[in-house]
Amino acid sequence: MKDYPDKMNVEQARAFRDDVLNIVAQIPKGKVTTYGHIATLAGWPSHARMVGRTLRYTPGAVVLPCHRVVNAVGRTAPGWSKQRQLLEEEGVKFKANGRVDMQSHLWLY
DNA sequence: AGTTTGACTGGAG
DNA sequence: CCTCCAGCCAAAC
Repeated sequence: MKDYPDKMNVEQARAFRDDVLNIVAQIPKGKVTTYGHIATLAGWPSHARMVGRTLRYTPGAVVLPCHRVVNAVGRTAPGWSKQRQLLEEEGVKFKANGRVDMQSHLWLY
């Protein structure tokens, strides 16, 4: 009896995607959260990469505050320089090394 | 059907 | 603080 699922079927994949988008929509302005945290909230702790893929390839994710999602160390998404600008516009501070100041902006549901 | 690819993560050096 | 690496897993090749 496994206590946590290890393989997704089609319905679970759809539910996972919907959960991810729903969670991202709830991130408060001026806050950020991580891919891993979203994956955990969705019930699939080891699927941080899939959260990233979902936000990257799902049309419609662009209307969500997906710029408020950064990796575990506060790094912004590669190839998306505008993300930092969008965050700074809503008051998120970056450290000298280019990472988000997680200590003051990390949001955990 | 086997291999490569990441909007990831945590640990090592 | 940085880079490198193994583990990760669905999707794309």
